[in-house]
Amino acid sequence: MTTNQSESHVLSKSCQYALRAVVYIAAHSTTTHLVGAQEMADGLDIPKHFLSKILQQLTRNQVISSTKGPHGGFFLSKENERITIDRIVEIMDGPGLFKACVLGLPQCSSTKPCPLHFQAVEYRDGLYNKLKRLNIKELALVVHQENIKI
Amino acid sequence: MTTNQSESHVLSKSCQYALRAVVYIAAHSTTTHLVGAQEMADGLDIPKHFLSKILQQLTRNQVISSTKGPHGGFFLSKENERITIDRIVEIMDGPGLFKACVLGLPQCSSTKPCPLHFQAVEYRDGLYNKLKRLNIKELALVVHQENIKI
DNA sequence: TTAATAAAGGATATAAGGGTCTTTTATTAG
DNA sequence: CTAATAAAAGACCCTTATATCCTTTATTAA
Repeated sequence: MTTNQSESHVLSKSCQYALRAVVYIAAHSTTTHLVGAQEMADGLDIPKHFLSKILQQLTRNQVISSTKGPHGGFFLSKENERITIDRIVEIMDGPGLFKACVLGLPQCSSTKPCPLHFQAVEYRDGLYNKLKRLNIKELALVVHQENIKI
Repeated sequence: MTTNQSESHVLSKSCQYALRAVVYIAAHSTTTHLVGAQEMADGLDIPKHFLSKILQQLTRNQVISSTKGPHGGFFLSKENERITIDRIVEIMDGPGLFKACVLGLPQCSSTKPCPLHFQAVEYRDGLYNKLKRLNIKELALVVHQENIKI
């Protein structure tokens, strides 16, 4: 078989990194120790400079918090912890992912469905609704309780 | 909000084009009229040369059939019509799409799940199973009966 | 056999995502 | 105040997906 090897994906790499980073911060930051970009890059095996860009973006969008200087780093405020996962996906991959047609048809909708519309919508909305109801704190808690590797 | 505007997707553009093209061929080719690349490019509003590449790939993989020369073009053999949609996705986007972890973690599985594993799997496997059971002929029939725009 | 047609194939160009490097700004300890 | 630290910011590069162009091969009609 001849393939493209294009390896399509649901979430971009930036988004995958962002989600893992947020969970990492939740798991490793304490009042006495903020998590640094270097530490995170090592712990998650993500290129440091690329991760930094993503962390900047999350900070600008107030998904995570940061302080500069010695002993500086990233942490989660109470407000941050209540941010839901779909928001992170939206920031990293845009608002279209859970709304756009699988076949890329702009006019596709439930009244004018594309050939795969209902198949796709059923499962897409299912995932989306779960991400909308799951916030960072809850996600981090699950990861901790189930001892899940990130 | 500052976003990437990366507009992530489930299926690559090549794959979206491929699926639409296959349905187009099913709908428009007859024993007396084969569908040409130009006609398809116009009808589907896809760049002709890019579409040609995709059609070549589908032909090589025996998803569609073609003949050269005057009155040549693309059509579906009986064997082609029985090809299932997941096969087209596999050819265009590789075999990883419906198997890889949402967060890109290689070690993620049901026994060692990532934070989003079960949420994602439900979505992904559901769609995948439908695509595995839906062949080209059936898809084209639905499109025709429901008068769906492609 | 020749001209016309249309797919196949190869090479190349463009845009976006992914990744790296350097400089600037803010903070803290001494 | 100064030196050290670490995030913020901007410029840049590489790879891949997307898109285009040009040549070759196969087929048909005249």
